[in-house]
Amino acid sequence: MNSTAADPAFILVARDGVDYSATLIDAHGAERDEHVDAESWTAWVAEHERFTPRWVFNDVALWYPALLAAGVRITRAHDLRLCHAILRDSALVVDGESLRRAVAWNVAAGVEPSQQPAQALFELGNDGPRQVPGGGAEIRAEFDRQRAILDAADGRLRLLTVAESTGALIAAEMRSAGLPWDVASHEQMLAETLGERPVGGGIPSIMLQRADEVRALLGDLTVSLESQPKLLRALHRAGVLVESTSKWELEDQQHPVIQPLLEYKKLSRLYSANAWAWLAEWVKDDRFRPIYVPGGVVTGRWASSGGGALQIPRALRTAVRAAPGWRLIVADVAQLEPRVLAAMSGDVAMADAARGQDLYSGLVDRGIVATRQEAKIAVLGAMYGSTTGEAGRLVPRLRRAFPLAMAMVDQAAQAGEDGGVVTTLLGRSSPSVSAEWTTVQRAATDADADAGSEQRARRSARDRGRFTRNFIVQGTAAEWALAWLAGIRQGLAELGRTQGVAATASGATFAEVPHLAFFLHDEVILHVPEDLAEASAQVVRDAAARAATLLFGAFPLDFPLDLKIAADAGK
DNA sequence: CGCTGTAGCGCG
DNA sequence: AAAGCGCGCTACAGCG
Repeated sequence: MNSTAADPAFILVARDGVDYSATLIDAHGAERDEHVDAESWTAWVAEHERFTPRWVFNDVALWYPALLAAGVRITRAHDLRLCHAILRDSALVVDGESLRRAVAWNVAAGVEPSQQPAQALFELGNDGPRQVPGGGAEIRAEFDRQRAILDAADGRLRLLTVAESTGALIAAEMRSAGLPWDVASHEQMLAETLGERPVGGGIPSIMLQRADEVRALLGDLTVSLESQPKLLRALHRAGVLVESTSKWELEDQQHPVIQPLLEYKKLSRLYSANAWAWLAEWVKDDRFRPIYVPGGVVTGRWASSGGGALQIPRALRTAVRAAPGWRLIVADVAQLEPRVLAAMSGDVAMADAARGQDLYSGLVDRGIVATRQEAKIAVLGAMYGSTTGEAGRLVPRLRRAFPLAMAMVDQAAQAGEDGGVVTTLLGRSSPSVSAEWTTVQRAATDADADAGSEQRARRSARDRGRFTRNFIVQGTAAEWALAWLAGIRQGLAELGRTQGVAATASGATFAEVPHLAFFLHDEVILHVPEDLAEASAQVVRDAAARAATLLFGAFPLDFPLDLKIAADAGK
């Protein structure tokens, strides 16, 4: 213990050849540098984690997996790459010029070095480097730029940068722990649905039979069902006059081939997306480990890269199964986005309709629409900018019932159509217009503009309006979800501590303690020891309440959860 | 042969 | 119902 310097509040880390360097900064700004040998690195981090500093990484995704693999968990971080992207564009930043000049930080998501193809470093497109700066001086300079901006900025941005960085930690932790997956049950379902898989691979039996049946009904025993042009021609020859092979068009047709064909398409999809090949690649040691990409969507939502974490068919959720003696907590927020819209716009009427119940039923109860289905169409239409069909007919009723909420999304749409930028509650701003977009708009205002260019301009303006309309809602919902996630993480850590099973620097790995195992926009799955299940469920509920308070203060609206404690994640 | 673009469908 | 937001993945087509 160093008795002359205060505990470090920030620790900036960088590679120094094969070794590491660290700058420790205390709360008064006093600082010192340390050199750390490669072999003592993880122990050094573990030793310094007891101060719970905010670890400053150029990119959490590049640093944290190796620490987790060594059993080292950290509590707080600042991800320079992710925060750069937010602060550079945020309308809440008074002067972001210093960040915009630091173009080297304008990079896409990092990839674990172990996963990175060797050439990736050299495949530099025109849009800049693919690798975030890693030198100590560069990291220090970027940290100083960001800290200066955050010190001068609205507190909401500090909240957002902390939430975003915590999300980066959670993404790595979830990949490290994995989602418990019952391979036997998955394979049994595949065998029942697709048929037995031929030894050595190949198309399974039921799928083959169904394909033969379809080809017979089409009167073409050799046509490839996987090729859209060939299938379309075969359908035409059989008298099914569709314009595409999509299921929503086929569903309308009356022909004996339709039912088997739709069934075949379903099987084919399951086979290629989530069958044996997927299992072999993504499920190891009974854990599904997708790659999450925090901040991967412009709105701030997470994306994924590999594993298709965001597209696991609901039918497959039964294969998510707790380990013996463990339970899953499966929770999702009911109608997160409309609730977020009600709260961020301060629309008390909309909050009244939603509070304590199903929001859609609340609309029916108030006579705004006739059925729950209509309510859903109207609300989604309002947030997505629908203008035609049933949604177009229903949205005006919402405009009368909830003028504040509708004014907020309508103004966001208008700003987008005008080429402006919109901003979420915590300060994530939409991208500014592209050069092409501006060119299209300019072309329409030329004196000699033809009808075609005016139409193109109007359409691209409306497209952008729908994007910015949705951006503020989807983006603020993503912020709520980050706050929820971070609250769950913190609650679980406290729970672990009081139960004496904390994953600390002592080396317990993540999967040995109650942990977050899955996250998808508005739902989470936790994997917890059975005796902590009830307490963990309460952590999830409490975190939802705290997220609401953190973002919306005392605004009178709750975010009810559908939550179950179960052995599997199926319905 | 590898690359890019698109259709289609899975998720919220 | 495929019009109205945001994604990723697979397979095929079409290109050089």
